[in-house]
Amino acid sequence: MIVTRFAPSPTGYLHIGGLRTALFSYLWAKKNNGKFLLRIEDTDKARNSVEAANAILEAFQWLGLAHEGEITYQSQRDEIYAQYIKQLLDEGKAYKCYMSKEELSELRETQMANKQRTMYDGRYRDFNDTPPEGVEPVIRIKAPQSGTIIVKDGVKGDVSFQALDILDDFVIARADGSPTYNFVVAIDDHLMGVNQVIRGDDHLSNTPKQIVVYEALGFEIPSFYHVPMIHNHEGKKLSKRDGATDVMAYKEMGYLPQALLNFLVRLGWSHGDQEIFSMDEMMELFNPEDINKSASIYNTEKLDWLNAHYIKNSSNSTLAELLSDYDIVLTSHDKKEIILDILKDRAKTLKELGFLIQEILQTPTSYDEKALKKAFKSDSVEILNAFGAKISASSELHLPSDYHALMEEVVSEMQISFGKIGQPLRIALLGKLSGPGLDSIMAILGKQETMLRIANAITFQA
RNA sequence: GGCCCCGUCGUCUAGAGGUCAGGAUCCAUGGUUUUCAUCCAUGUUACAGGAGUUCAAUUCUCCUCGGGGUCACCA
Repeated sequence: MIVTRFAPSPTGYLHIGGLRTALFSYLWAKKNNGKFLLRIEDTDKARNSVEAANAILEAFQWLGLAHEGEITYQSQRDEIYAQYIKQLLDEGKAYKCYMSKEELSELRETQMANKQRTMYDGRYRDFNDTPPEGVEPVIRIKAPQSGTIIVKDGVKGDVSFQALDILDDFVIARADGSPTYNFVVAIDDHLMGVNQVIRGDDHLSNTPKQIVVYEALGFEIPSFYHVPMIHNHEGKKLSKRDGATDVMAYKEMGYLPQALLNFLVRLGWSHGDQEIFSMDEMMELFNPEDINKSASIYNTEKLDWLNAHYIKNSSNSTLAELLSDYDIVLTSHDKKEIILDILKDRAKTLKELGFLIQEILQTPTSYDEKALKKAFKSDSVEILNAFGAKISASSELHLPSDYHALMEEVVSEMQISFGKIGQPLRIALLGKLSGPGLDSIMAILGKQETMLRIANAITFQA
């Protein structure tokens, strides 16, 4: 069984990059009838917050990414880690290091001065004497001092590191006894049964250290898939400074979960020429082996297109429900159907859709200057009067076609082109020259409101 | 700086030892539309550079250049 996980550290909201790795992990587990687990990496008490953890959960909920079982909180697992630290100590695979912080930084400075790489020199590796006074020791693991460590990566291929280049006896427990990241990751992944690790490739250089831990503890090493970063416009790692990276901000801006997910799944992954993926298709087709090797640049043009696509293809009832989050409440059933029919292929976001709806429902309080100049001619008042009279006289006005028939009548009786009535009428109804079909608008507004707007325009011009 | 990863249209990407290097988006133009949007059609734009292997390289190898990541008692 395939078990994947998403393991954020709760130092802020869930961002786009994290969401993408979460999505990849989720899809891969689901595709294989496996499990997708969630672990909160909150061992750094100073920087973590409960709010941040909740924000991540909220985002998951909005997107419908459900994790399996209980959430693992690292902060609640101190005894477990302590147990493994003791084990390594007992087995002589780790040791106490009494080097003070001052001594350590002194060592670093000399190394830098000599253009050597900075690393711990192993001075307490085989220490048996009486420890120095007043220093709380850290625990260091005995890492190999030579040889090659190969990370078998499903995305990058085999990546090999020389122990000499990158390893030293790194700290697995701080002076206060708390364990460090590279140590707990290995333990938690093993204990949780995670066997496929999908994460950002900024972790690739950490992986050899984790492999040292896996091997010291005799754990089986999982498969790794290091997915390339998402970069900002400058080509740098995406950070909080790069505008909207908070996933929940996309909800506020009016993006649909499906559009965001579809957008992200195509960032760094593809399946031939296919652009549109339903959740089911993603689950069926996704394979981490197909993830790109190169980083991608974050650019929302395609997200807008996808969002427009999903809005267009959503049912009116779905849209009406979603719009309530944007303070748009559509009451009458008929109106709701017509208004969404004509507007849903004009909006890139739900927020925009809401705006377009308001624009139609509100009686114009002013008229666009250029529109008046261009389309409100000397005979326009006469034409509008004639049309208004027809509306006033008609008792059966419900459908767009009812209004359309009246427009046709005016056109043929007055021997004018359709534009002669359409343009001024559009100004009267909307205050400007662009917008959806007039017959539908009138059907939405109803007889009274339509007559009012026509009368207003005539008064304004007269 | 050491180590590691990466390099196809502006962007997201497909591609394979021989392709007119494909799709999508964006942009532009045309059609549809009384208008705008949608939709449809058309078009501009790419294999970082240099060697090598080969009959043939954008594809394989090496170098250069460029970009990124990582080097903590953070995660």
